[in-house]
Amino acid sequence: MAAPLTLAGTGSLVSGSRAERTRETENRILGAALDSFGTAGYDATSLDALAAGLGLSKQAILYHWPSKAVLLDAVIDRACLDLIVAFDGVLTDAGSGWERVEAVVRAVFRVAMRRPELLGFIREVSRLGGDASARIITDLEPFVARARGYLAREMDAGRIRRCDPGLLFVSAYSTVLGAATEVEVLRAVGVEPTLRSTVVRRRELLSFLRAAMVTEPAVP
Amino acid sequence: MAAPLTLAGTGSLVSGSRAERTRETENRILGAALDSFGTAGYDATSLDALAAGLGLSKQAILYHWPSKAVLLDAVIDRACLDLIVAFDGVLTDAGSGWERVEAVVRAVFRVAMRRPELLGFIREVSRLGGDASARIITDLEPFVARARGYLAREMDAGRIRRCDPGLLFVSAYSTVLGAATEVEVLRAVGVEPTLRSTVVRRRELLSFLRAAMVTEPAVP
DNA sequence: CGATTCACTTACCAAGTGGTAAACATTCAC
DNA sequence: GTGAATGTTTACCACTTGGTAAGTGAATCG
Repeated sequence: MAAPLTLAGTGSLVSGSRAERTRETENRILGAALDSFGTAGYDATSLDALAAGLGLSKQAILYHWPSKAVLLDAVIDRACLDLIVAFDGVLTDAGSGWERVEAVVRAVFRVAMRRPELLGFIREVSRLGGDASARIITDLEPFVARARGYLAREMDAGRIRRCDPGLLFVSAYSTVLGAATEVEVLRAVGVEPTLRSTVVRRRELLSFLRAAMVTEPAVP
Repeated sequence: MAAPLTLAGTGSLVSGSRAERTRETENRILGAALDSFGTAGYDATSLDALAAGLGLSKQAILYHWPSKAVLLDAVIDRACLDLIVAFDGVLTDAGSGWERVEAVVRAVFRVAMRRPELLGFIREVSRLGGDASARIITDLEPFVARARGYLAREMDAGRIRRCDPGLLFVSAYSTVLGAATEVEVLRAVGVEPTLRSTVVRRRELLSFLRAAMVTEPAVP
């Protein structure tokens, strides 16, 4: 008689309240969209294909978000949230000085290994430009501000070579993201993107960054 | 009476032999395609729009290349040629050791300033993957081989820190290309991509790379 | 139970896609 | 000059795209 009891054998394959199931469907769509946008690209992803992959019809997607562009916005928000979650621990817990930079790099590589589509999506959005880029920038602003502030503090403390924090951030950003995502370029120079080579690559990158950023050769 | 005299008032606006004019048309198409593929993207570029921008019809393009994919291949070849031309002097002439790396970085920034679509196109193709990526890798193979060989030699000579040349190349590649092209990210960290800031950025990047690559602090 | 809201589907559309077929004008070879 | 090759256009097509309108069956609520 009570509402919760209706979950059994109602024809619906999933349990939970209607609101829960709706949220779950939206999450599934967002996940699939993030995946496809991040790998195939935004233009190359059709709503039909996206829906078919989920066993839905295109209009089910358009029911939750009124247009593809709005869906993109939602995916951006979700991707940024995922990113912030993935890096939150690293940015707060990890020690100071070089350790922290190293922890961040490790986190990026971890994300690159486990969720390559996430980094690919960031690339894709910044490539699309326009409103989408503006949104991702807004979403990640606090994140970036913290990273920049941290770099500035480390410079003040003399643990990192002094330079423009913003530019250093960009250098580090594109270096790390490139080393983590430029699979084709890696192939071009004869580096097959296997698990083992990724570990090597991360080590190389860390020593590269360390040499570039740290003031004194720290004790290993 | 002789053939060359027919160039006046024949309805054609350009002079030269038919073969020359044909080649010129093809070059115009390749240039416009490179531009649009490199900025808007391959998927986002329609043959109709491309042709309209040139005052042609789509079928004029499809006459010279039987399909959009084949056109892409042709644009790839041309872009790689442009790149090799832009870097040829730098890779052969410039001195040894750090000077040469610096010369290359300056060349990349020069290209990024004058022909941003060219670097954007490389990014786009490597994003597309598949045959296109394979082709660009093939085209640039000798180029990459020289860069890698150079790095290896400099390491042997002790002028550059020893590490995997391929990985160092990728690190340097993504760092330089990122600093030169990641305009959106630059905006995110509060760096407006003006001419002046680009100069600053290049200087920062050079000191970044130098610290990362050079073994001893050279005399300025 | 009955009415309503909700999540979703089927049916449809106008616009745009890459690509084909054929007609047409110009230029070249003879 | 004549005929063939060449470069280009107009007309057309099958297909896909994002998006609208209307309908449907189940969950929810009174």
